[in-house]
Amino acid sequence: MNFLPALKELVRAYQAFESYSARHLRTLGLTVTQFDVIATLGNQPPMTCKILGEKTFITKGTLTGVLERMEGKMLITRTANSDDGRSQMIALTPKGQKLFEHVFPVHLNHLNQAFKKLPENELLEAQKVLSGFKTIFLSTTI
Amino acid sequence: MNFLPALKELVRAYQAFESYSARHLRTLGLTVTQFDVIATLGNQPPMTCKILGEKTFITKGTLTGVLERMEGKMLITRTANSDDGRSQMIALTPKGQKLFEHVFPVHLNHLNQAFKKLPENELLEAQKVLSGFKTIFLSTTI
DNA sequence: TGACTTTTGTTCGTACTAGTACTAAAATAG
DNA sequence: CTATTTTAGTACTAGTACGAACAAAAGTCA
Repeated sequence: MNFLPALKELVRAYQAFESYSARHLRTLGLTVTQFDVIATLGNQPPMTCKILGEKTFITKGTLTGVLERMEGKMLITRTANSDDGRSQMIALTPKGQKLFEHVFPVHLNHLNQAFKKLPENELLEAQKVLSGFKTIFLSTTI
Repeated sequence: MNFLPALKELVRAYQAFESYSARHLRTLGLTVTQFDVIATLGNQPPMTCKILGEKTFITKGTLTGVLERMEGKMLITRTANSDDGRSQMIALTPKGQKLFEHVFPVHLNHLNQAFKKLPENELLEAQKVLSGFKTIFLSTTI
């Protein structure tokens, strides 16, 4: 069975989403990665880099640089973790929290503009099918 | 209707594919982008950067650097286009062609190892659903 | 306790990515 | 046939992205 057409659609669908989302976030002064971090930290207690990386699927090497730039923009703070000398607790600053409260609903609404065009039953179907895709790649080791 | 779960699955499915594919290509000495270029040029007449970019969905600014590195590896050549002084014709070198002939079937087989686990009817379903996703993002301008 | 292993996060090297500004050539308008 | 506009590709910037090598802290177990 030829899987290439479906695979190409996966890549195109992701690229289309990424582009749509990134274009909007740029007008808000954020990259997609920075938005992911803010959305993950928002309304949550401080967390370590490790947890943040697991939630956002950003690898630790990348995360260091991302957090550095966000610290420079005064959006997050890194404070020593008294429980573990190796790690730090990452948290939103008041400025970061304010940005979260503004940007999160605005961006979700922007995404909803696209999704409201999709028949409702396709959402569940997509979720199922995509979960299947994910699984075959994660479970195939070779 | 809450679209976030489906959206997350799209991102996770793409990331899982990307990681699975990239890991294998790295063992062959290629990045995903370089493989895309080789797969697009293989068994085709030379083409301009513009066409190559359209087929691979790589923007022109990115393509310049990718082709530069591939030229350095002696995988492609860039020759002046006699029909249009602005553009060049990109083609595989014999070394690039040989690499294409080896790598293309090997990598497709690697991908097939994953896809053969997927029920056949899900492939068509996925293609349809993903095409829908792509469309809503491309058609929503705001 | 003290050697060994694992874990957390940083640093570094290479590569990709989009976007903007720029150059030169080509196409088009008047 | 010149003036303007469009197009193809490059230069540059800022920001990912990943893996490997590393240091420091934490955990393990003899």
